[in-house]
Amino acid sequence: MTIYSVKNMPRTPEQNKEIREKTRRSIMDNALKLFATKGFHGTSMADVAKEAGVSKGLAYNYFKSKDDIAHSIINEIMVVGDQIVMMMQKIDDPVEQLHTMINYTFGFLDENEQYWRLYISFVLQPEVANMSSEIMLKFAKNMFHALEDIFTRIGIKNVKEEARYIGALIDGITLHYYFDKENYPLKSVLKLLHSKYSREALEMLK
Amino acid sequence: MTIYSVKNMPRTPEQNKEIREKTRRSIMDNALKLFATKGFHGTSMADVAKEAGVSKGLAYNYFKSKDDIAHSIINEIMVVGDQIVMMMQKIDDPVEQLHTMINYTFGFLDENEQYWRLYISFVLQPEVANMSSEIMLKFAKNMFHALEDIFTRIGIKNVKEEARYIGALIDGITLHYYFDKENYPLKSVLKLLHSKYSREALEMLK
Amino acid sequence: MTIYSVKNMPRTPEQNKEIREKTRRSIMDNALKLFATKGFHGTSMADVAKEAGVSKGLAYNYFKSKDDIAHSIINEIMVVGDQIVMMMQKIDDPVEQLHTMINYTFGFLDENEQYWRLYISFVLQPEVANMSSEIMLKFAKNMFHALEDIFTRIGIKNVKEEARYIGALIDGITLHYYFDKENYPLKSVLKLLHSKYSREALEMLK
Amino acid sequence: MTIYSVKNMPRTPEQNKEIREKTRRSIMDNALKLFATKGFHGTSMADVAKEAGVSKGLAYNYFKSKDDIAHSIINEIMVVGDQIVMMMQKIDDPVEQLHTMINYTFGFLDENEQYWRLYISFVLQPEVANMSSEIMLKFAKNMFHALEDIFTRIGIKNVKEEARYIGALIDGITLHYYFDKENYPLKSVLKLLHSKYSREALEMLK
DNA sequence: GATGAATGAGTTTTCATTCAT
DNA sequence: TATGAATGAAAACTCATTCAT
Repeated sequence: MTIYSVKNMPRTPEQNKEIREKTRRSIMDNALKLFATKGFHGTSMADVAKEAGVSKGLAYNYFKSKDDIAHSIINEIMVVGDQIVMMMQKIDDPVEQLHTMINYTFGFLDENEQYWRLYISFVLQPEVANMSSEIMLKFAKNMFHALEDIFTRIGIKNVKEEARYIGALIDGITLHYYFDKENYPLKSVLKLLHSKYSREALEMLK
Repeated sequence: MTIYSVKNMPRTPEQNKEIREKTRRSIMDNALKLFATKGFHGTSMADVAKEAGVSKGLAYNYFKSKDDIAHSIINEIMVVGDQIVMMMQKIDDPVEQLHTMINYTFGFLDENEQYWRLYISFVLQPEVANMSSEIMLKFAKNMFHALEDIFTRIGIKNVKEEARYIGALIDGITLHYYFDKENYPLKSVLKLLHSKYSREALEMLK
Repeated sequence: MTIYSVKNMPRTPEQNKEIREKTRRSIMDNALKLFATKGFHGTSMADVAKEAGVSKGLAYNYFKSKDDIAHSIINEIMVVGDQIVMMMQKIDDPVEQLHTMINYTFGFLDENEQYWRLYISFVLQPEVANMSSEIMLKFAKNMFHALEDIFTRIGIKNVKEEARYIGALIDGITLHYYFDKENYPLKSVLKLLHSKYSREALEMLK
Repeated sequence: MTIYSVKNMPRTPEQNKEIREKTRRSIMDNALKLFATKGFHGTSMADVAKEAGVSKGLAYNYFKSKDDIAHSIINEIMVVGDQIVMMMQKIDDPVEQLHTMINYTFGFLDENEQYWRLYISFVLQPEVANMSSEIMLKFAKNMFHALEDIFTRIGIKNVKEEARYIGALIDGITLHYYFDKENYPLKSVLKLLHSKYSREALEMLK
């Protein structure tokens, strides 16, 4: 009796659930990768299915449309992002919090590349994929609030502007890094960044 | 009264050239607008032609493919961008040069919005429209070199990093502004930006 | 009762293969018919799809372009043609072989009409359908070699020229027959042909 | 006063006629060349106009449609062909006539290539260009009659079949020659052809 | 007589989605 | 749950023909 005779045995509900989650994950991951590099409209469902190693029919079993995949991905980005923000907020010292935020952002640059590319693309071209940017806007606002909160607690002046300022800095560096990863002097730029937000430097902003 | 006022004479080459330039301009402008907001793949040639007020066929009389339109636009952005950089370099005082650059960038934010959106979306998704990012990379490098040159002449430390830093800042602010124009506190952020690069502040970086 | 009689099971690979072969066959057959009579460029994919009873989309599921259909057909003609030549070569007596070849050619004139029309039209207009005539040339060479072999074994003089001569004769008669099938005196012309290559007549060529 | 001031002088009717004939000739010649190699539907009016060095508009000044060009070309082929047949008939000796016909046909193979290719293409695919093959059929019949006449006068048996036979031979050789001009042993094949229709050989057919 | 910009209908090709199995 | 054959609508692109000049 070989392992293949198993396939005629009914699966347990747990097995089914596991399979479903794995497949769904694979579709989303591969769709993300493709959407991020080729664009949403530049990627076909056939591309996604092939990349995920499933049939086109099955992909529609998990998502009711191509839009639905995009929505699910963006949603997930938002949720994960919010979780990270919340996690950060558990740190007491605001300066440490700030640096942790920076470190986290740039420590997972390669892991988050596709998410970020897709997110920014949708931000820049809101008509693509009918993405109501509401949810993305709200997410961005959360980010800025978190930064404002940090700066308030540090006690500097121009809290709102400084929050926008460092936010821009982080996204700008990210953008430039992704544009030319091989040649970007990430390490030394980050060193400069940290030095500009060292405790002493922050004192000057009070 | 010229010879060409005679009935049944073909248009002069000059007349044709004028017509061609006007129509080409219109197609490119409208394509830019659409590509920038709906994305390259999200925009059809029918969309472009309609928006430009010409037939689909005529659009292909001017550009041999949709890709060709995108390439022509990007090319033009690069050329105009290079011209601006060169223009800036005529200013003697490097600090003034730096602030002129900032002012120029943010003074024409609304005029340049579509260009920037398209440029960044191609940067993020180079596979779209077969954009060989070579030319875009070269353009970006020029920008960084111009900034490094300014900082060198000002005489600060960490020239390369500071160039990357302020470059990121400018693009980051631009990105965030376009994301939520109504609510972005552009004026006060720019004030902060200028203050951080005032003559006195720059002294500290030497 | 097999496992696949269970509801909601995907088709077996065998079933799919069978479907694919049938549909592919139908597309090729109908494309051949249309290409042969209306010309390659005179036939649209819509024509082909309609004639084959499938949607345009499906036709592209089977062939990646209109050119691809033409290439596939020509390829098949070459393969079948080569097989026939090989089959002939199993006959021992060269004179019998020669007459079998003639009989075969003219015995299936009506069955092979479309093939021949298409083949010749590609021969005459090699730029159509990007037909690299290489493969067709090779096929023709095979034919001439087979004829030369026959004549060599019969032992006549001017083997090469005689091979070209009878080859031209066969294609010329075919061409004229297809030009005006109703009125062509095929039977009596073939009788003349056979008489000119009878054993006695061949003796004269030694 | 330069030659260019002449262009504002009204042309004489003779000049106009000459220009018209030249231009018309050029359009037809270039259309023939293109139709013959790329096929009628594979050739665009833009191709024709460009090749002939005139504007598209002007081409329509001379021919009312693309079909019209094709018809005009075919017509001309028929007329010229008939003239040649008539010319041949002025030769008294039928055997000499036969060989003159052969020599003429193969003596101008390269000059007549495009005509022949186009003619045969239309014969094989009568639906292309709405070519009613009536006129082409009539032309072919003329040819066969001329041959039959020759053979009758020579006094051989099976006049009709022999006419078809040699007609097929001539077209078959022509076809094979055009297929692979570089490698076709035209000279020795023609030598064989002449020898098979020498006065002595013809005696055997009586 | 001559030009080439412009059109619109048609052609090739793609692709999200459905459906039989 | 899973497949991939099949569809139809839309997209990219072509081209015969017209027309203002």
